[in-house]
Amino acid sequence: MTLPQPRRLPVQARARATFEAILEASARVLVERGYDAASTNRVAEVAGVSIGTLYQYFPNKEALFVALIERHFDEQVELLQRMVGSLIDAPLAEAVRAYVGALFEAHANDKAFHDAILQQVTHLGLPAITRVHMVSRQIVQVYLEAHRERLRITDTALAAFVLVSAVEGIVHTLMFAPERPELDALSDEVSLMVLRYLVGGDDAG
Amino acid sequence: MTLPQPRRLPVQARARATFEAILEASARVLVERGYDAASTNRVAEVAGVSIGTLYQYFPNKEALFVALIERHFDEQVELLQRMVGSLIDAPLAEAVRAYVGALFEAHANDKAFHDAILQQVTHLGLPAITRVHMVSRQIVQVYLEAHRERLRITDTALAAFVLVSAVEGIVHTLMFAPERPELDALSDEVSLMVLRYLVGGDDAG
DNA sequence: GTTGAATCTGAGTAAATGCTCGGTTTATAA
DNA sequence: TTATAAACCGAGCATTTACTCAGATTCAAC
Repeated sequence: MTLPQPRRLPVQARARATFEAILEASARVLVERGYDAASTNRVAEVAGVSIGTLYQYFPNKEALFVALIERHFDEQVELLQRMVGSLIDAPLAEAVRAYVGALFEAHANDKAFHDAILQQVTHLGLPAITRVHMVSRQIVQVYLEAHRERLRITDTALAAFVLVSAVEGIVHTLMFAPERPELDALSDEVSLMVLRYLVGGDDAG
Repeated sequence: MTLPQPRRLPVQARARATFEAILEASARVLVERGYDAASTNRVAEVAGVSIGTLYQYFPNKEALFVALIERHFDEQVELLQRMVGSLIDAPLAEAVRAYVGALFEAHANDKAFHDAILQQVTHLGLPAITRVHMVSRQIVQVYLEAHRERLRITDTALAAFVLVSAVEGIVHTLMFAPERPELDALSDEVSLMVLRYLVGGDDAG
């Protein structure tokens, strides 16, 4: 898949504001309508610009939402990297709790948006989600390698895959579950599972 | 949300075949096109019936796919119940391995279909996925309760939530990951994590 | 102030889609 | 055989949508 490029980049301040307004509006419309029902006319209307203006910056509908999603994931990856950087020397239990807690918070913050995006990533076949996953796995793996002698896992790459996808799966499920457990208790329990998997017994917590 | 009912039920054998053909075609078209691009005209064409015939059995597009998804999840729940029924007295390690293995297989069997459905469930806001999750959690919880004294978890409902969503998350991630670990190794590792969480040390495996 | 580039406008077009409805064909039963 | 119901057909309508383009407006530079 070739990623469609913005048709033209804004140079004046007015144009930059327009560009931002369009991206912001596309996020709002995506959340409230879903991808296919999110018409470009509606996005332009919400952004307060004409449909013609929208098509000056984005060659087609797909390019618009691709730009939105790519940007979102770039931010996510950056966040993750900053967090793990500050945790690399922290005790395992603390690091795990911080990681799990951060993921819970990130998704809770803008549940609808994360939701809508996650849904569309599959649909558009974007490499973005894959990128986030791979980066997450690499970051976690680096951490595991650094603490290897204290852990009872053998394959750090495999463990990283299991951990990242398990925790994200839990967070994801949480979004749709009508009878959700209490958040703090769940966060603790997930941390517990991770710690038991990594180091074992009650010395984990 | 009111679940739209089939407009009319087929009574003759010919009509039953038509009904089935339409549902089958809707699955195929959903997979190849996604929900919004899956036009009813296309479904009718693939099913080899006229568009008018389709609308004799389903009042609208949504009802068609709701019927498809509801049926799929009913089958899934049934499968799960049969499996756990035969595992309730099995040793923990064996039961866990069987459960994890079954989920891996079920999704691997028709990855594209599971995918497409999972995506649409959110979009349509169906109670079906919720039903599957809740039933899964209940089934797992019953199992955990039955083996409670051998486990080191306190809240079986919470543990069931964590386990079900974690394992499903891993399976789900597996679908999109381009660099996927070897399946058997992954399945073993997931089982390992579950066992360590539930019972602890190396006596787990 | 003037000029040319950057930016914005929005009515309109072509195509696609959900769904209807009047009418034909096929099955059942007396 | 014939009458009634069940099942099927598909041209076409109403609506929506992505996207264009010819022209209007705003900015920057001199």
